[in-house]
Amino acid sequence: MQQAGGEMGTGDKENHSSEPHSSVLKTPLKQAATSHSVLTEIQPQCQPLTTPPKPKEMLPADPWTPTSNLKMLISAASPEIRNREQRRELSNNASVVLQAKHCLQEHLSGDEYEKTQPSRKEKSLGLLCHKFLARYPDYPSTAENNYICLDEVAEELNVERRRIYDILNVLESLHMVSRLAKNRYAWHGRHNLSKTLQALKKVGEANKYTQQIQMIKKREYEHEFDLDGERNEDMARSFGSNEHSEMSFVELPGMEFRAASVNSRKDKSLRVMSQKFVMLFLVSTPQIVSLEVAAKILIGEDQLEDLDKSKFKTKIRRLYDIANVLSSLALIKKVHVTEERGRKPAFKWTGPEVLPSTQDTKLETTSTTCPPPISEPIPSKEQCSKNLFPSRGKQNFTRHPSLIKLVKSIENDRRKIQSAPTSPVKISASTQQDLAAFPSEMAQLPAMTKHQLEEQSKKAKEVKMKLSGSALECGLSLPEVVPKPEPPCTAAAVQQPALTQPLSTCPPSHSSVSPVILPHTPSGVSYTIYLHPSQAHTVTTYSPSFMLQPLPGANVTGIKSINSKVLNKITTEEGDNQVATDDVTKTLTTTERPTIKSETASQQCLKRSQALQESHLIKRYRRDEENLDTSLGDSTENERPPSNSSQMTHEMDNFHEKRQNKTETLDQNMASCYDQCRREDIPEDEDKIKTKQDIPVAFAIPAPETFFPSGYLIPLTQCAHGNKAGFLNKEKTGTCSLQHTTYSSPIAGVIPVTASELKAVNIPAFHITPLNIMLSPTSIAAAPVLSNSCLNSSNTSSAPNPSSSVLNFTLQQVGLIPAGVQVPANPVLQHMVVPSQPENISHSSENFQEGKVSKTTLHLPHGWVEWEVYCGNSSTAGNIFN
DNA sequence: CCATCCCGCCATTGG
DNA sequence: CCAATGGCGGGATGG
Repeated sequence: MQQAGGEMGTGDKENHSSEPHSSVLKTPLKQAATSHSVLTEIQPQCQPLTTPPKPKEMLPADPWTPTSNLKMLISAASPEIRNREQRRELSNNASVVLQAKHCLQEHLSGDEYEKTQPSRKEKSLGLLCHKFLARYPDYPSTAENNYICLDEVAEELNVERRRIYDILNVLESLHMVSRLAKNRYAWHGRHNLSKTLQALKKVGEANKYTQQIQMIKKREYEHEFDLDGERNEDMARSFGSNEHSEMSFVELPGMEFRAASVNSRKDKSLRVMSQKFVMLFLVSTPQIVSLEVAAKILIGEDQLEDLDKSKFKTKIRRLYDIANVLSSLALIKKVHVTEERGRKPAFKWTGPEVLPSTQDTKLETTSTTCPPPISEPIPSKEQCSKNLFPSRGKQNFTRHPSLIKLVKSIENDRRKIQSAPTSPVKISASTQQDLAAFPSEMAQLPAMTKHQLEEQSKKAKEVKMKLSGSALECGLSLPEVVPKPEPPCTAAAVQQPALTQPLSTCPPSHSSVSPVILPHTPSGVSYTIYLHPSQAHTVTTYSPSFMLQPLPGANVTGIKSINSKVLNKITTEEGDNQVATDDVTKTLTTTERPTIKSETASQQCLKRSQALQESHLIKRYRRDEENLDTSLGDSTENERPPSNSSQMTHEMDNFHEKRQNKTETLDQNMASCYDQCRREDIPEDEDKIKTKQDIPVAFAIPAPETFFPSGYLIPLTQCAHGNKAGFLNKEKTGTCSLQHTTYSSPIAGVIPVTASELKAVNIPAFHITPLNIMLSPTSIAAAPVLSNSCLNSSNTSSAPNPSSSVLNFTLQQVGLIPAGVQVPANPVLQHMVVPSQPENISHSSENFQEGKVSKTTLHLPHGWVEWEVYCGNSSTAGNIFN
């Protein structure tokens, strides 16, 4: 697949018309429409009135297949072309187009034989969606005409309009498009995505989806019997707002209804269903949602569950439709969860991490039902801006005093920045320019490309996890570092009450994260950490046993030993073993590269380093590493919601996006803030304080052994954030400093980390303490062993693990383990380094609960490290260590 | 057989 | 009233 895209360019859709082939008509050509299609995109409007030609009488054999590929390519390319040429005139395009045509024709002739009959797959919604997305840039500039003319699209893509509606409906649910009028939609791309997701998450939390999911699962387990009264209790769920049932469509402030029409419709399914579906991902911890559960929740929401079979079936069907679109957007990917009963289809969120919803954010969830704020006579741009930078005015949270300064500076920056209008639709010219400025063309890369990349990266692998689950809770938190500007990281968990449940939520105190500081790592790596149960003990005061396992492809299945109840085992199978293997291989390869090409790596390092320095951050980090730690974490916590530490990052991103120019200034500010934070660190929250107390000294000092590293580091399979994230990062990075060539690694968003790089950065050690986890090379080394043993003992079916050699290699490469150390074979899957937010080191932690998986992300100046920790218990572990 | 999900009938809406 | 939308579920398809 890869395609040609780049070169060919192409353009447009026009081909259709040109394509001759008798035999192949592409389809119904509807009448003439094609002729001017080329410019279509350019033209702001589509023919308004027209009715679509629907007659679809296609030739019986419509061979659009041969062409289809080409078309796709072309379509994919078109956006890119646009970017390149950006303002170029049409003339150029025309030429390009022509070329493209030629290419196509050639292909056709050549390939004629090829393949494809219209097999069902080729008509799949997912594919169609890709084609559709390929036509528009992810981040359209205002300048472009981002109008979508339904008729044209349908025609060009050769599909019935009905299908287009399916796509548009889900895109609409994400606010990636909005309906303007009859046959017209406006394309917003991903500009609103983060806001939308935030809003959805919020609503999802409000709906207590988390709890609902748990109930459903619980029930399942207890299957047969069932009706416990509990359910009712739980069900009690939302009071307040949504209760009546459904909240309907969630809107964003900036984009309410453009065309009166849109709103009116009481949307029934797709749109709303899509939003709800997304919410489920956003609120659930492993971010994996099975179709079954989703369907039940979506159905049951209103009505008590009547397990209507047909209804259920229909729901599932719809969910597949939605899932296909979401998959095309790279927001989710299909996986399977294996439970005792067998494996069930499920989807895993691979989209951007949800920012913690900022409270202030004014996203409003407008529900049809309860139209609270209908005041929305369309927010002015200003409002939008506010929304974007909610914190601006006053903050609701309590901030740690030390942070105040930071905040101020940040706010100042924001103000400066604010001038740029946020509203998606209208971006001020200035903004645009800025954007243009960046190196990033990336922003506008054609969706296709991204997807492709993603897929590649996806090949990566799968994860298996088993969770053991008893109700124990472990409070484990990772250290956080907070660098910059906003201390968004809140203590994990602290904030959302909604989620809390009797059972497992970790007590805040536990949850609180201890701040650990990480110096900067050049690149981020995702790892999964397996903790040995025994160690876990050590680690967690509370939980007796806790095991962390990552599961990726490795077949960690074995963990049964872990105690008790395995509530479920989730297997992600993207590819299956093979894939896993491949992944490993890839990983290895990737890893190797650096080694091999030391030069390159070095260079990269340098670049990165330079970049950092430029930002000034680096210096600070290094110097103070030690200190850091502590304080930062705290500060971080204050502000935002628990779930992500990433918030900060995100904000930063926004920042950057908004104003790249000022980067330097910003950085400086940040840096200063950062310093302050460090110095001041005094914990404010009680919880936090407690935490600290509990955990004495520990973090500040890097004493590896002390803290037991029972962990096992495993690279995560795939970064949660799909390639898109990568791209974003790129953009950002580019903006801030230099563009890192590195990023262009073959696999989107994945960068191998080399030991040298790490060293250069001075990677801090991580230790795991009851409250925080820090990793140190030393500890890590030890850890693997442990986990391994653990696995073995328990091991079940586990397939052959990726070779230990691979693992060792990988870890060593990364510098996580000393050369001499051997890590037993086990699950290592892949390690990915995702380039990311240039600056901060923010880190988020989440609570660990037994039987649950928590993801922790540590944001470093040039990337982030992500772990997934699974708690379970096991017995074996003890001896291993040492 | 079964997980997916294409296809398109036909009810609703909007204009 | 007619076209645009979009719910919905039969039944095809690939594994």
